[in-house]
Amino acid sequence: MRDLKDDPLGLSDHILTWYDNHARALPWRISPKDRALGIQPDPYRIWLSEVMLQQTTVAAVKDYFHRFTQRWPTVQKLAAAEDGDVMGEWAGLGYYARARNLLKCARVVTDEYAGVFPTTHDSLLKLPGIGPYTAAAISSIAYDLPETVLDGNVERVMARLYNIDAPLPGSKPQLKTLAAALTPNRRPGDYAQAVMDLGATICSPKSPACGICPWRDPCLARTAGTAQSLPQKTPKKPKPTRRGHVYLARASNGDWLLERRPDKGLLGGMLGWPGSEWSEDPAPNPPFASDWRDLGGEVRHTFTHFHLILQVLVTELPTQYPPTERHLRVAADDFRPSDLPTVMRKAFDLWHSQ
DNA sequence: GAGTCGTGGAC
DNA sequence: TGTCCAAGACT
Repeated sequence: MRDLKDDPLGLSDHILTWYDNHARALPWRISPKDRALGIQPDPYRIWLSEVMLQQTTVAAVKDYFHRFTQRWPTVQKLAAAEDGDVMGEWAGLGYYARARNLLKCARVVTDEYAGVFPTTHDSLLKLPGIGPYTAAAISSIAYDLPETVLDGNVERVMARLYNIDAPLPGSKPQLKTLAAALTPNRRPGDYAQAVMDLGATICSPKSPACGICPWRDPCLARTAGTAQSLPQKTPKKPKPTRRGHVYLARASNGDWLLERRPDKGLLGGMLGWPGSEWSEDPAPNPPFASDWRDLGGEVRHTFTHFHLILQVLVTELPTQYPPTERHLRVAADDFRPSDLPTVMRKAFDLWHSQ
């Protein structure tokens, strides 16, 4: 039943009706029509999609989701995968701690929960890589429990609906309270997806389509004419520029010298080229002494909190030469540029274009 | 709580 | 070109 106390205007019913007619078809989604027929989502697919969607667009996730579910159809299959295979499949999607935690979580669910994801917010929150948002998303979307999702979309929608001036992230608790008050006990899973869909399509950051919004009448920001400028955010720090060197050593038979990066820190657990530190003025640090030739061009890449300019140096890899244990000699047939994080793939692309 | 952690598309 | 932003988590 509807919560008349917290939702006197029946906003949740209204947006659910909108969702019934406008829900986007997504690979991991059960349509509202199918849900009404009693079809339940696969919690494994909901969990996988939600982790992939953290700070990532639907468009970027789709192909990865298909490859992962095709290769590992169940959480038990994923739990049994080799670490390197999962990292390689995740390559290019970014935020690689997600992939490491994904595998940890799959193994916990397999070993300690018999392959069945828990249903409650608190139990989900204890799993690796599952924070407040993802716990609420799995609980509501996969199990249809009345938890409140608070992602960037919901924050924006609530800030506008109630015309909240206070800047994020400080205003987050207030927005959470407002969002919780609207969460219905009826169809909470569809409701969660409805609010996020609204934020992703109509109530967009730059130019919201208020004219066709199902909540245009009750929206206080629309009345006040402030929708486009909400939510306010505290200003960000400028990004410094760092420099570095990477070393591409290729043998005459096509073998490459790569390294597995340490699990913690930037690009943790991913393959990469041996290289220098990344700093304002990095010291050269070739993996072995040789006549390293500068490729000439530069690799430019921007991370979350700094810009990077890489100098690419190349030489021939001596026969039977793995300098240290962390280095890997990868045969040409086993080398797939798609296994590399994007910044490392850019360095390869520069070599390839020469 | 502020820093860290990727990438690509939109504007 | 640069900036912002995306279904955030972890430290």
